[in-house]
Amino acid sequence: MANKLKDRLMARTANLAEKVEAAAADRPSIADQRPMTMPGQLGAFRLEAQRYQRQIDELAAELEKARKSGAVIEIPLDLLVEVPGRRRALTPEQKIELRENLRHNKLTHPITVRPLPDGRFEVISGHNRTDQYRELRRDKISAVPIEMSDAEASASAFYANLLQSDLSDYEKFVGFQDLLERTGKTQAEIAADSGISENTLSRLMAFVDLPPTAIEIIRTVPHCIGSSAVSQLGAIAREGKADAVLNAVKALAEGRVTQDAAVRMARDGEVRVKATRPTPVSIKSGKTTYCTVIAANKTLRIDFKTEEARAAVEEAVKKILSEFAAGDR
DNA sequence: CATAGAGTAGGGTAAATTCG
DNA sequence: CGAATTTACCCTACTCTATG
Repeated sequence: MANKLKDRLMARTANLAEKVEAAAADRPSIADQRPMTMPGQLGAFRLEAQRYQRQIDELAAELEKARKSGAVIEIPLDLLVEVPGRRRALTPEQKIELRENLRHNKLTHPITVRPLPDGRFEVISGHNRTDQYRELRRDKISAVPIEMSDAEASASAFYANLLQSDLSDYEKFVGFQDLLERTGKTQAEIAADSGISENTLSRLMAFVDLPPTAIEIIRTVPHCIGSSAVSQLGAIAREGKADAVLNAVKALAEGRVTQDAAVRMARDGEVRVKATRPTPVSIKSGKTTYCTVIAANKTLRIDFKTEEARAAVEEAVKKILSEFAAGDR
């Protein structure tokens, strides 16, 4: 489920590291051929000095280039700046898991940062990794610097969260709505950018059709409803049955009904509480149970006490069934 | 532990509908 | 009208429970 989306998003960014490395490999090598020795030490020194100076300049340029975008660099934690509201919430267990992982292993996925004019770096993705590095009292962290605008930065941050976490559909909706407003792109374009399908995004956007009070409720229990039910409830709300939708959302938030039932409730006014499991009926032989019969939809099941009992009636049952099948009964 | 069926949610395809 | 969006219909994956 959620995690097909995750897989697709992963697939889209999977080879980022390779791309970065390939770009780095294309750069001209810094190593220059050692110049021939010249007669006279002075001349030789001068040449050496020039060569070193050139190397230093090239390294500085390289660093600058890396700072702007591409290669992984080590950044002191003091130079990292965080933007509020971008952090993906982790459970305490997840935090511990992450910390223990980072304590014993190298950082396999460098964080992503954006160079700021003042020489510091804004964290795009990797707030939690950065936190754990602080906890572990490390002073530097591997990071990929990428040049981007403010809008691009929040879009990237959102996409990073989208693919990493178990965001509820409501939270996804909020992120996508923000993106749509800020970029002015169509749903189709945003869908293509993020790797989700157009209809999935459409279903997600149906949150706007729910009554505001229903949204308030969902905000407190975001996982109670998925995009499928939202799109249907949204349609019902647009028909003017806002009250029915609100009641359905309340019932959902309290866990009284399934999403399916909530939709039926809003649409038909049908109030059926969760799944009625079929109840087995015992067929008694005196005081002991001879067999139990359980019926559900297209299934009729008979459980006997012994295999012998089953064998005894099997042929008779088959015979009756054949008669039904032939339309004789 | 393995298996089976019911119930549920998610989401894909393509047709229908709405928008500009 | 064509593009964008929504919906109907459907399949699949997963959970839960009962049972062998």
